Amino acid sequence: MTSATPARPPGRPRSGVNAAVFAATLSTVHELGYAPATVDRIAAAAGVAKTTIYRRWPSKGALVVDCLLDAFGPVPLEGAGRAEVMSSALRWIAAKIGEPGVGDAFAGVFSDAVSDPALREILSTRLQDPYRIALQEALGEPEDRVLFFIDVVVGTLLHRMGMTGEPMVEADVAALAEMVLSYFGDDPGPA
Amino acid sequence: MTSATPARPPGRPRSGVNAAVFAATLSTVHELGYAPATVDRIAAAAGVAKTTIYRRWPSKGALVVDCLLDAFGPVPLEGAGRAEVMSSALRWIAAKIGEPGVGDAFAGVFSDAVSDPALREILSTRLQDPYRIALQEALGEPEDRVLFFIDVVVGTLLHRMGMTGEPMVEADVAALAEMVLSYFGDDPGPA
DNA sequence: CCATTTACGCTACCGTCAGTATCGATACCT
DNA sequence: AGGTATCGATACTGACGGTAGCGTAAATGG
Repeated sequence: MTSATPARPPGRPRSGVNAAVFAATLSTVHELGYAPATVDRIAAAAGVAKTTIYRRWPSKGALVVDCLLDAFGPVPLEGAGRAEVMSSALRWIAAKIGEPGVGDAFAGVFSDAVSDPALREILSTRLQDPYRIALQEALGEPEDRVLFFIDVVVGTLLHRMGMTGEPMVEADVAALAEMVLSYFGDDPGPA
Repeated sequence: MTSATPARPPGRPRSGVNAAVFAATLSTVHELGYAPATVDRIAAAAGVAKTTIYRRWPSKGALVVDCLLDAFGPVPLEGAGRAEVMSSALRWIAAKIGEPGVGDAFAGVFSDAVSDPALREILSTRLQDPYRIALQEALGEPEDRVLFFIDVVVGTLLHRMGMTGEPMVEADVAALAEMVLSYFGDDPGPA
């Protein structure tokens, strides 16, 4: 088997600009917000033609969601009991959202998803699947209850960031996690 | 003193279409979301020329925020202790956001405020003042802590509505209020 | 070397929407 | 009547998301 690379398709291969486009998207949305981060600006920041972006992503929303998924990465689901899994996942999500570029970009995209049905569709199909449903299965809770508590954390973080324009302070994140976990029933356990 | 009416200014008086414009704005934003609710559509639904809207409000964002303030009304701050004031205010806000047209429109506007700095400015100056600061003074808590708990309720409600497209079920609203109040320290007290 | 295939940059373009300008008509006052 | 300010209608500008077409660059196989 010499086909380690699965039979490269003919024609000119794509240049490796995906990383540059992602970086430009993240920083632009981070600095300007979702709406003012126009595709022209992102393309210029990435040193890429606008048409190239639309050849790889069908819309601005799809580009930004892909960029966030790339920056966010998979949520680790570790721990013995429900409370432990919940605790580590919540704290991981909170920490990730608190990172300089990621959180602000996330806030802008979540925001636009509320008023834009098309982007809402992209988000619910591409974001709910990997994270929310994985959490739901790992926790073994009824769907509504799990989604509700995840929303408490994510929604509060993003809303607060949107209103103040800055990430929440660490004390508030810790208080929020503690509040949710105490209501969740079990104690977080060690480590 | 015959000047009960304070010396009406000369010229043709404004027609009383503000109520019709507010109603059209609320229903249009409720049905379509913030972005698809164009000013042309709102004007058509209100039976008013688009130029008339721009003579009374400087921007679409100002119109929608004014419309929401009108629909939302002042938050009642009643009760003896901090916990009682907090409890009644939280439940009142949650109930108001749960109303059919108001909550969905609020979600759309809050959402856009995250990505649109101009609308964020309108919201933070016109919405924070009457509600958040009033609550803060009534509660006598440090600003960050009060704002944080309000954000827990409002942010979670709006985020959940944005992700699912529907208002939260009553059980979740009650659980959220209970969770916040239990963390807040005091017990809510009777009534 | 050459033909083929695909990706890229560039420019021009379309549709939509926020917001502005203008003009004639209308409603109130003195 | 004359003055003043609002209203509706139409037309317009500018920005943005997204598309089309063209010439060119990079890879393949013969």
